[in-house]
Amino acid sequence: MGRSPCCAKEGLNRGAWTAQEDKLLTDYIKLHGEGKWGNLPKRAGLKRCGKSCRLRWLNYLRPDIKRGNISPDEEDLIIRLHRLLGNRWSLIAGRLPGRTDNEIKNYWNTNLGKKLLKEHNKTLIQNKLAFPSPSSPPKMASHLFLTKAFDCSKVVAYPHLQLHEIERDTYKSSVKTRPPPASSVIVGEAHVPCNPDKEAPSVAGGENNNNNNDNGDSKDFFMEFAMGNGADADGFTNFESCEFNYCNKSNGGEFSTPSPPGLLISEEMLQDLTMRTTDFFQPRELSCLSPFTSFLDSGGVWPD
DNA sequence: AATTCTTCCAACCGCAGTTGA
DNA sequence: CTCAACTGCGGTTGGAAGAAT
Repeated sequence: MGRSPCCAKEGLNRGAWTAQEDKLLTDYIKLHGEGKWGNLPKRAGLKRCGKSCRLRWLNYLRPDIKRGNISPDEEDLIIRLHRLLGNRWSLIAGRLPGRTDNEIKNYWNTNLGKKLLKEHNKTLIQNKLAFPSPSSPPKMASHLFLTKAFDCSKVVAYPHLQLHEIERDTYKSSVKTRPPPASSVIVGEAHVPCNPDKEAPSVAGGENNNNNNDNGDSKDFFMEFAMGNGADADGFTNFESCEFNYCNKSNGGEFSTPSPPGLLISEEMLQDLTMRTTDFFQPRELSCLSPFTSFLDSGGVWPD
């Protein structure tokens, strides 16, 4: 295969599992339970590496695995969860009882990805027909959506349909300047390009004393999402307790005190995030986010 | 019928986080 | 504190099966 085998030990079986191997593994786990994958093969009498055993069990042999085609309801849920979570297959699988992350990943790559791409292209063509020769792209409201994330979700601001993913290293270095509150956990981040022609946002707790714009993004700011300790592992249930802070790169990455204060994600937004089926969240409908979106739409000036 | 191409998915790999000695 | 082993995850691969030529 052109790769070094995951288990370099000689004499280990690789490739498709036989019925005999499946039985050995199933019988062993029924007796002793899951876990301790490292020495399970030896104790179970299998010539496999532990990783292979774990994968076989979790993706195929587990008794609670649901067989058969993905139903339309499941497909719809996968699409919506993927919009929220990105390629966090294990999290998505966690919301689909009996389905494995591998199965959902495969289904996405072989079916949904292509399907959605097709629909997206169709929409583009339709838009082009509706607006044949725009002199300039229409200014659009800012949009928020969630993709891959730390623990819960990575949040990317999406003004003017341009995706600007934050560079993790940059973000981390900025976070170092101000550790998160002890009672909170950073669960997301955003990178928002401001309109360079307008004044940079006025950040509470610091001045915008640097208007140099070597690469055109010095007015960007980062947004920190802090979540209370009671957050679920998947980060959904307590979304309403999210708190937004932000910092300004031109201010050396210092985080401000929350401004506007108390910007929270409401239960309605949580509902919206989990139910929405359109491409983007419409922030105008998210009253709790209107200060932030107004800020984006104004090009970097917080409303009074 | 034979060959080639495409699709699908089980299995593998490498990486990162966690744990424990 | 260090380091190795373990665990879990997402990306990728390769071969079987089906479709097309």
